[in-house]
Amino acid sequence: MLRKEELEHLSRFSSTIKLARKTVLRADSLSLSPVTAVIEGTIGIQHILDDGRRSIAAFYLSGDIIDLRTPGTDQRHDLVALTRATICRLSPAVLDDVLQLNESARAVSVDNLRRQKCLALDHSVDLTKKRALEKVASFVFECRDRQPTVAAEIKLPMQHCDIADYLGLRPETVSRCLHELQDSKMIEQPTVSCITIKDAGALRTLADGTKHDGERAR
Amino acid sequence: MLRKEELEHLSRFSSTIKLARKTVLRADSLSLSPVTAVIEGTIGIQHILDDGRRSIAAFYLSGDIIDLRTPGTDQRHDLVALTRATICRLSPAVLDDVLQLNESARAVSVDNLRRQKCLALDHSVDLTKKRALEKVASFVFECRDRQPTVAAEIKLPMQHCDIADYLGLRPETVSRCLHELQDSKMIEQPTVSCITIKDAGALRTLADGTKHDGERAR
DNA sequence: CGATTGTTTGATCTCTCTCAATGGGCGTGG
DNA sequence: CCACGCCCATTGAGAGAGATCAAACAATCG
Repeated sequence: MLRKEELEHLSRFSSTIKLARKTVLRADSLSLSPVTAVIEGTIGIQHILDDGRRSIAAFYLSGDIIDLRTPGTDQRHDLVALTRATICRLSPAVLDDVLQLNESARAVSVDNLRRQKCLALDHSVDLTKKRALEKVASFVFECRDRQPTVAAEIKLPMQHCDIADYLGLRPETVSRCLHELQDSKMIEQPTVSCITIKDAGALRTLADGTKHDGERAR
Repeated sequence: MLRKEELEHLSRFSSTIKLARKTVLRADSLSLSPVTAVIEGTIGIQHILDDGRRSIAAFYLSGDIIDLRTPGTDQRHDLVALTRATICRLSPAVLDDVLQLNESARAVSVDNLRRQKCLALDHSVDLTKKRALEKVASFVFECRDRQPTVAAEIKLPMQHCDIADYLGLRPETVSRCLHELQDSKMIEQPTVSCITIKDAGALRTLADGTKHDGERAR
């Protein structure tokens, strides 16, 4: 996680690209330049199964560094723009030089890796044992905690069909769950891409996987 | 990923512990000593939801280094022994000193983080969009590729109930899927904890998510 | 060798997917 | 700036994969 000035500095040694939504950078083209900084927008790591099913394994926001170097194995994931996005392809060699010299930048870089690994593990927990409604509740918190500013309004960083592919659900289910959260007064949804948390306690409890039979006529 | 000699060297500055299966090292106790080397056996990262559902987000085998430092957030995951295991709690300070001096060890350490992040992403793909049978097929390959020696016999590094918590399934489903793979001649299962791949091509195709309606009386 | 833990099998239930059709919002081009 | 068209969100009805529950069986450990 670098600050904007640092990103801009690095970008001098690299190529900054604007991407339209749904633009895909395929895995094979990434092996040459596996390090990408997100300047603006949302970038997803996607994987297409042989029969077309799409999975979004992770997403990255403004300021994140995506390091796709995979020691020992082939890169199997694509990058995809989930919104209009601006990215910066970094030369791994140049980056490594910078990190070699700058100890604090190196620490930041390693922390960045640790943080992303931690996010991936948290996400795995959401995926393994949570029900659809719990997944969506958890996703709302992830968006809140990862958006740059602390605000009551949460701007969803991607569309419902992308959320579905990220949570292992279908777009219809995501829509139904968001409406259910709204019906039970936990959130409000002024527009499709904007959410306000109304009852953070109840939403947290739900996201953390507490049984709440009590609420369902039992 | 360090070699056994290196592990043993590091262990002089640390405490080596033998764990019985199901021993849990709770998240709060890990914040002081968040770096653990697996000497022998299988260690899982587990998370228990408020109502008792258990998720295993990742597992680590002999030689793996588990770095649970989570910059910025609290550690929320426990470690659990999925088999009888021997681990080595490393002092993060000592480890960082070693890495500060030894550039190649540092590279190994960063590669280790990248590799684990990559494994976590792959696992997310398995969890989001694959059906139970595909998940189990994929798991068989993961076990094959991660076990220390290349052998026809794959020793499952954990029990069915742990596999279930890792794949987001139930033990009954894992059992049924393994039998289905056996019925369709893709694997053989001499004992509960041992598997032989009989038709790697078909198993790979299945794991990668190709529709195979053709095989099902269509 | 007995008790506990884990695996297997079968029957039923339920949550989510699937399919299809409608409606709305956003971006594009005029 | 407005209108059109396309993509996305929504809604409903139905089907299916996996969960759940229960009970028998096997394996492991002390």
